Amino acid sequence: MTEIKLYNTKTRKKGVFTPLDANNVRMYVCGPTVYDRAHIGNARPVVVFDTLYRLLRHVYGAEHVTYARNFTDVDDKINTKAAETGRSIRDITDETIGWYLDDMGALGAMEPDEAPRATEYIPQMIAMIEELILKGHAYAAEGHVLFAVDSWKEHYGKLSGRSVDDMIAGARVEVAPYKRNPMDFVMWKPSTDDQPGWESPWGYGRPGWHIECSAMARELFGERFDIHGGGLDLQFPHHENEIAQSCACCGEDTFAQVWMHNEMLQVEGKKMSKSLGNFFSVRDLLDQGYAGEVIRFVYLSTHYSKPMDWTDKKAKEAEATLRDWYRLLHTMNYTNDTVQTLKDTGQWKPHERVVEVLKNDLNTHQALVEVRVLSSTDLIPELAASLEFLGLVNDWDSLGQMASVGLGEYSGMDLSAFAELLTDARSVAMSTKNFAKVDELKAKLQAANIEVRMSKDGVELIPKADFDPEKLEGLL
RNA sequence: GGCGAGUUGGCGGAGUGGUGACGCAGCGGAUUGCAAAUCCGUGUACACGAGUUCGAUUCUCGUACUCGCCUCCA
Repeated sequence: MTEIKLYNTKTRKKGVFTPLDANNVRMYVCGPTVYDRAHIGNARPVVVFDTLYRLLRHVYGAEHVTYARNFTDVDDKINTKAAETGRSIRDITDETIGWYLDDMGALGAMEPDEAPRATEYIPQMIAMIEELILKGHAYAAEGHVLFAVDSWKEHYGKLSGRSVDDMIAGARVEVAPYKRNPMDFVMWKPSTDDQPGWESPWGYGRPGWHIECSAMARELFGERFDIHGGGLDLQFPHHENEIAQSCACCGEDTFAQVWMHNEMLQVEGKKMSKSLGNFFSVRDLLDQGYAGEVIRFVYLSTHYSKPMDWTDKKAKEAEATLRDWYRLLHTMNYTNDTVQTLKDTGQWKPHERVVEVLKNDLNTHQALVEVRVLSSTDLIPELAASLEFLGLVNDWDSLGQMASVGLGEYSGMDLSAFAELLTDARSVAMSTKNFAKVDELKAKLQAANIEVRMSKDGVELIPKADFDPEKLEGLL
């Protein structure tokens, strides 16, 4: 068995992944702050680490892998939204979590084994902060508790390649007067009566952002675990601060052994931002008619360590490729039942090459190439299993519908009457050698964005992505 | 200002110290009543300058440019 190799941000090297305990492989990924729909940038780490999760389950066994992804449900952005809408925080976070799971599910992302909410781990956070104070790594000041980076100076900044002194030199942080060092960060802060808060040894207040991951990972996984993932933007300060808190509390070599960061996503060559107006959610794309599988395919086609550009062109190409594969499998009668039979009889395995290339630091692009190779062989069951493994087919019963991928608009309209009409006109034309009528009919069908295939065997009408049924009116 | 990443053919995008991945588009052909689809064929790509080497797109150093993070947005 080939070993899994992963690039570790901590060591800046790609190395063989050796779990602390192969019977209990643990992966923690930073999840969303739940105040709004997930945008397409949020979805990239979800797909990346979902793919890794699938690979780990494949290699170590599903029951030997635990994946945790948190929900940050205490945050000033949430407070702001609550104040603006007059709704309760819990109402907002519950709704947003529901959206998130739906949208990520549409992308074929499996739900993690653990989905801790920050607000349910406040005691663990307080306990950890107290320990840090006792150990001299934190101090209370004016209702806040801050992490003292000077007490961890020789380690702080290692993950992101910075030093405390350099950072202070170029810092653009607001320096609160109660900070001993400008880089000290908040672990606990006071709340007013109208803000969410909990009683603590430092008064009524709420946690800072970073402490939740430290406390929840410790609670769920213990002091050491295997993989910690997230977007590159979180590397500093979030992950650096998590490390500082956890390692200062529990020991230098504790916490995550391997750190993985996915690069950022852009849209049509530009940074996605609200001000540029190119900011959109996964739900927006789904509503536009892109299947979740198409979105996932686009994500998988760029290696996670490289910036990815979301373009409409790529999505269209992905759609065309998937449609070919779906059609092939549809003609082979793959359904949930037949797939289940294959699984029951042990005939359901992703192709070895697909797994191999994923083991090489998650080379998802190459995995798609391997699938493409399979699609032109007779290894159809392996093609099918590979697609499911990569999260590109999540419901075999919808394969027929997916195969027509007019994605959004196509309603599964029956075109057989039109096919018959064309077939008849064609057989007449064959003998009269007058093809004017056939050509006219064909042109009209094509105008409605239907692919018209005529061969000796007959006529085949396939609606394309932008199929417009209205243009067919009056043809019959 | 600090830190980091990238620069591969028309486009996207892997990969490798030594025979031009792969996809899309294009071009030529087969096929077709014409098309579409399909099949076959087709491309002297690795930012620039030095260095290491028998040999570098691949390693090292430098230069240029692009992008990202450090700031509410992953």
